[in-house]
Order: sequence, then C-alpha cells, then structure tokens
Amino acid sequence: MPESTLIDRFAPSPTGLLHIGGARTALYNWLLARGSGGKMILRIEDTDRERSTKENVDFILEALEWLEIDYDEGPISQAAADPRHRAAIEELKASGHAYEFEGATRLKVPDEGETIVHDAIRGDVTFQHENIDDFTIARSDGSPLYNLAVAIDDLDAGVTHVIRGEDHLSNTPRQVMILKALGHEPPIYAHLPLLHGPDGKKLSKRHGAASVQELRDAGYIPAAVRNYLALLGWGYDDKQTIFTTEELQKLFTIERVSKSAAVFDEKKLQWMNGLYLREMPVEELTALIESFTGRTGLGPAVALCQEKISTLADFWPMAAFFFDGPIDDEKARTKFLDEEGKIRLAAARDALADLENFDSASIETALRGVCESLELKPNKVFQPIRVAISGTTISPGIFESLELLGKEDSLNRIEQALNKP
RNA sequence: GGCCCGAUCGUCUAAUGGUUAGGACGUCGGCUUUUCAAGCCGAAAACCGGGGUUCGACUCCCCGUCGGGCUACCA
Repeated sequence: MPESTLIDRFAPSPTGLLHIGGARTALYNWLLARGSGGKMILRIEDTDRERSTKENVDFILEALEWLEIDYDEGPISQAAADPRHRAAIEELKASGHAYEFEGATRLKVPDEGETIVHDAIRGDVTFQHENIDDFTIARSDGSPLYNLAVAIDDLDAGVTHVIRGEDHLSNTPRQVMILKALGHEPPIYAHLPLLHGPDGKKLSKRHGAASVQELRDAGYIPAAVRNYLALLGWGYDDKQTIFTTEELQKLFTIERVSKSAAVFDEKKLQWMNGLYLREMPVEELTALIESFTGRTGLGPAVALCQEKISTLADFWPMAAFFFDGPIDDEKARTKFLDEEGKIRLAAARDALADLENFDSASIETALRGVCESLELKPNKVFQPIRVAISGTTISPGIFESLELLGKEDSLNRIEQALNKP
C-alpha cells in the first residue's frame, strides 16, 4: 500500500441518462484510482429531491455497469448525510462564519482578500473575494445546498482528488471557503475540459448519441468506448491511439489532461469500435451479437460479417437475408436481374446444381468456370447471384454466402429470382 | 454585465524556446478485388490576430478577438 492512498470520487447528480461527459469524468476518476492502487467512491448528489428519482439513479448505475467501471464505495446518497450537513451549518453559524438572511443561511465572504484554487490541470486560479457574494448554504427550511454538502462529503470521505467538469471551477472557491472556515485544508482539484457537440456548443441530446445508453444501443462495445473516451481530453504521446484498459490505468495522469474543450466525434468512435470488433475472437463477437439481436445460431454468419461491421448494430442489416430470406431491393433487381442477368444466373444455377460438395472452394471453382465459358468478368456473373440470394448488391463474399445458405436454399432463391418478371 | 477558463489540420491530439509542426479519425487518390467493407500505399489539411521578451517563439508575457463556464433557497 502506498503511504498516502489516493481517494477520488465520481459524484453525478441524477438528472437523467448518464451523458458522455459524465461517463468520461467517471472513467478518468476510475483510471486514476485503479492505476494508483487508490480507491474510487460513487456518490449520488441527490440533495435536490425533485430531480433525484430512483429511475435517474438507476440510469447512472446501469451506465457505469455497462462501461465496466466499478467503485470501492457507494453508491452513497448525499441526502443521507443530511444531519451531518446540518451540523456543519450550525458549526459555521456558531463560529460566526455563517448567518441567517431571509430564512436561509449564508456563508460570510470577506470583502477583501482572495481564495486560490490549486488546480492540477490549470494551475492556480485566483478569485478575488470582492467578486464573490455571500452565498447560500442552506434553504429556509434548513436543508443544505450543494456547495456545502459537496465540501463536507469530500472531507468526511477523505477524498484526496476532486476530479470533475470545468463547470464546477467557478464554485470551487466557495467550497474551499467552507472547508477553511471549518478549519480544514481543501483536497487537490482537477477540472476537466467540457465536451462539446460538432457545433461547438455544450454536448446535449441534440447531438445524437449523447448518453451511454444510446452508445450501447447503437452497438458500441464498452472497451472501445472507454478507449475513445480516454482520448477525448487526454493524450499519451505522438503515436499510440489504441490502449488496453490496463495500459490506460497505468499510463493515465491528470497532468496530461488537456485544457480545452473537446468535440465528440462519433466517426472516430465508429472506426475504433470496428477495430475492436475485428480483433475479437469470433465466438466472443457472436455472443455479443446474439445478445444484441436476441437471436441465436448466428455464429457462421458472424464469421462472414466480422470484417465488415463496425458496430454490433451493423450485423443484422447485413446478415438478415441468411435467416429471413432475401430482402426486396427493387433497384438492385432491375439492374442486375434484367434479361442478360438472368441468362448468367441460369448458367450459374446449372453449374451449382451439378456440385456434390457445396463448400466455398468448390463453389468458387464452378462459378469461375461459368465466367470463363461465358467470357465474362467475374462480377457480371456474381452480382446477379448476389442479388438473387440476398436481394441486395451488398453481402459478404458470394462463395461463402452460398455455402452458408446451403445448396437447396441457394438454388431455390436463384430459381425464384429467375421466375420473377 | 461581472468573474473564471480556454484557443495547433474539419475533429481528437503530440510538441514543453531551435522539428520539413508528428500521429489518429474523416476527406480525396491509388493498389487489391466478386459487391460492400476491411487492409496496404499516397495526398490535401493547423500553430486565432497584434504587440513584446529572446540570437531564436506553437511554446513565455501583455492586449484584442472568438468560444465556453459560473454568477440559484439547482447540482
């Protein structure tokens, strides 16, 4: 055990689905804790009872579980510490640091002097007291407010590193003042740059897949999402882009977190996810896709599609024809199953019908023979077959697809295509 | 409005006073080729502007511009 163990926390307020920005904050806290032998606490900031529904809390837990981000303590309800918060407020009042005004309790901020926030990412940030009004720490009904609660909770939990979004930076001097009024030293702060949408505005639902759940439903996998998110606001060197989780835990440092806001780029996530999918053992990918689609027996089709998909969701549209019959793409049929196409298709049918072994190698030999005897380029023959069995112009390799379909099914589909007007 | 933070290819980033400003996604071109992808090769593409400091600035300082955040009896 290190002499002083790092303790950090992820403290979301349950306002709905966990956004990508929140997920990244959780990830950075997690990487730091796991990489340093420290621990991470999950605390739900639910002092605003109106917004803090059980459903919203579940959204957060569900998202973290899917991301495979675990924590050593929690989920802790901030509201549960209410008595402790009230006691701190009383203490502040008793010591003359706080006073009541119009029912609410406010912290007295001196007119002179300054509070410096030592930020691990931005350096020292100085706030002049003259610019900070006395601020409310408890409502008129006595219930504690965020700035008070967060400072107390981090203090009590022994949090050494407060890593959160930059939107909290301006409130940090208030929390530091509370801590100091109580006679304590503030923790180390690190304020992460915010995430923006492609339009430069703060990331929101309007920007497409903005929540972890949406990412999951779009067919991305946790490892790829973690890798991508890690790079959104952090960089290791000038060459490495793909990191295992173990590498991330080992290499991640707050010092290398960038200062400026980043734009979430789904195209890059897509590419990275595809990379992960392609390098996965086919059995593993099959399991993921079967659970994603709710279908079984997908193995052979997954093997054929693995190199072509970049999300789990890409699989079904590409492979459905194996199971549910050819889809109906009018354009493809008129283009490739015209009179000439049918003549070639018929020739292919004859060659295939003669095959005893309906494996891809035999199929390839037979079909290439057809091309030769007809003196046609391969795709002149293959495309009509493709359209006949899949219904579209896009499919996995034609020989493998025929093999997977089997002789009977393949010939039936070809026959049907031939008979269509 | 006030306060705070930020600014390198379209996007994510590397560079920590001396580089032809590097990599990745995307884009474009080529190869491969049975379609589509993938893969491989190649190209275009950036230091916000102005002043300083320095022999020398993407790197340091100041001003401006732009962007963002905070300024609640929300978190």
